[in-house]
Amino acid sequence: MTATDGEMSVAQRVEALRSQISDHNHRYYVLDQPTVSDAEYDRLMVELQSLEEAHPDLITPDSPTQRVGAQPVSGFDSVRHAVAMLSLSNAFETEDVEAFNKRVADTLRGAGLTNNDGLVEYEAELKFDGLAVSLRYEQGKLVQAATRGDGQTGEDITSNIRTLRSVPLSLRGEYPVVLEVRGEVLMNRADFERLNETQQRRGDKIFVNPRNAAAGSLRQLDPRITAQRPLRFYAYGWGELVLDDAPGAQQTLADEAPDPAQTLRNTHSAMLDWLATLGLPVSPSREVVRGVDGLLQFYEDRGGQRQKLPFDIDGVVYKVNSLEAQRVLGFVARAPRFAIAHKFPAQEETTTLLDIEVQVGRTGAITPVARLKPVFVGGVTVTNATLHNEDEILRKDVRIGDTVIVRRAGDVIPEVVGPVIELRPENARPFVMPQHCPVCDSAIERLEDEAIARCTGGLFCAAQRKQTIRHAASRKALDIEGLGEKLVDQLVESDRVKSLADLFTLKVEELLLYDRMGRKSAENLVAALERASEPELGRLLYALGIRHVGETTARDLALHFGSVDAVMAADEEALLRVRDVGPVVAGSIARFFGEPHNREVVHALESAGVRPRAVEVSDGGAQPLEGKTLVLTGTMPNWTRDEATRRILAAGGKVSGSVSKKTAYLVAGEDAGSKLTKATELGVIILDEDGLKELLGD
DNA sequence: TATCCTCGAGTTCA
DNA sequence: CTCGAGGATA
Repeated sequence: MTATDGEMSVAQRVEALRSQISDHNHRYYVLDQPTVSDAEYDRLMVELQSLEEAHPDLITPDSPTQRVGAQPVSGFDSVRHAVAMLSLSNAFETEDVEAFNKRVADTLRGAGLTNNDGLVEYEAELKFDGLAVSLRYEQGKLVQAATRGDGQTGEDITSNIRTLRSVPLSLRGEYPVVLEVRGEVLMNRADFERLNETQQRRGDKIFVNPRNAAAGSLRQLDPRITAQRPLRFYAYGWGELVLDDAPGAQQTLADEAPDPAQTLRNTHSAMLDWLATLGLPVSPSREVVRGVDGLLQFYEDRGGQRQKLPFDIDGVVYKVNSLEAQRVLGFVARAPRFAIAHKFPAQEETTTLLDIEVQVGRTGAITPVARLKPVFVGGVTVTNATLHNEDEILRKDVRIGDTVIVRRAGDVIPEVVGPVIELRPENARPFVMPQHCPVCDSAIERLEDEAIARCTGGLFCAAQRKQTIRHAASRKALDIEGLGEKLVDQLVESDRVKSLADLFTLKVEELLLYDRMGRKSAENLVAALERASEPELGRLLYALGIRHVGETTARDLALHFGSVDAVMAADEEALLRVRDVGPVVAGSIARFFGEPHNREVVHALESAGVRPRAVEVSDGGAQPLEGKTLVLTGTMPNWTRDEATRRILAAGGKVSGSVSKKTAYLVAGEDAGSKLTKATELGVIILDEDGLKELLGD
């Protein structure tokens, strides 16, 4: 074929497109500064594809269109690493790091490699929670990619790795003859969430965490599937490296460019910088630090930012920065002596699911709870975790006997993330929702369209009676100090307390008969009950434990009706006139007071001397927050959350639990979490405690 | 009817 | 804190 003008321009256009696309990938994944929209990027790809279709002879293996070229395979070949992929020793405690630093410092001093100040210089970086891989570039082209495997031999995953847009198919600039890049493949948490949503919609496998999702995606036999997975790659090291005779090196050695042979071989950090110049995405958030204090400072720093990073890390890694020093330090067994991984306390651990028991809540809700083999995760030992409901167990497919992943994420509450299917024993047993209440043996029923199964025993069920009393005594209800869980259990079990009203007839002498009750505690409790006999009306209504009537609705009812009797006398129609009360809530209230024994309890409370305080219908004071909704988050320096809530309500404002565009202000204290992020996104005004005080006219 | 906003309920460990 | 679900609103 002769090279006519037309052919030339097509070839040139194809070349130009490839270089543009590769530039955009580089800007997006390496520089983190995309300059074009996804749509524009797609347009370039489409144009390149159509040109290549029309001119198949112009297709080269490193064309971005060829990222997904390979057919599904039946298995992976093994690959022997030219240079072994090492593992790192681990440090869990500060002492481990100090010992590491001392060993390094002593060895280097012996070799006469000490710095002026005697401190060892380290390159500190993040330890990704992903999968280690090795990429082999020959003459600047990606020729092979392999998993770590046992460190000597891994699996050939070249066609899967080629689909990762963050992995350049050709190196940029002055590339070496041979370069084995070592790094980690991982998935960002947000991408992982999105992937799982898609998987769920399609009825495909749900992944338990980003790491498993990344692993599963890399081990796909069909690269077309891998191509759809949002995987990323970050380089942190290298294996075999042959610099000589690099053809690119002679071409463009610009005057201002540092001599690669110089910078290149001095330090680990310079090596990583150099890898970045070759177009490889290099581990972000690196730092060069000195001495053990520098290491620990880095650890603290990154540990604090852990939640804010887009991906999971399980620690940080320290490497002696000088490559010469690294050579002097050498290796022990399969780990280098010049590097160590400093692990964070695990946020995720695996343990055995010993059993699934059910709990009965105040409303009869049957909640399955996982009994776990105790496991230390996120700084505490976890033995129980809620499984929420039957559907949740099915969705996660956890079975009794499974090895499960347990997480203690941003908040405090442990969560069973999911089972490790590969470790499922033969005799693993699925959870079966019991037909009868374990406490009172009443039937358990689950209404259609509802996620929760409930015990139908009502107050016949001792568990529900206990929970009802506990609820009434809680801080947001009657706030009865000294009436703890154990005592409530005893009072209910002995039948001394059958309803809320019975509490108020308790006497010091009889309380002494219960376990762990001294005279002092008994007197304190009776005094607390005395104080509780003059509750705000809203608190009393809340304490009754009417279904669908929480703190807010109870307060609304109190304001609307002014007395318990008025609420009790109201029919559904009257109840519907209360704000935020619809048919379900109105029906629930009417049904509650329709029950003779509930009316009896109200009367018995009256006889026992419980008199709600008169409701003050707004004190006429300043109402600076009239009609405004505020959200509280984090810990404030002086006020508790309850305190702040009280003052906001007094100023005519409302306090809500979640941020939306209707939120007027977010009051953020120390350690504010996701609400702050959301408020920032929505452009909600953010205040601190002082700002709130100002707003209240304090 | 669909969507957004709130509220209610349940939960763990030290 | 999160989920489910009730209520209001467009």
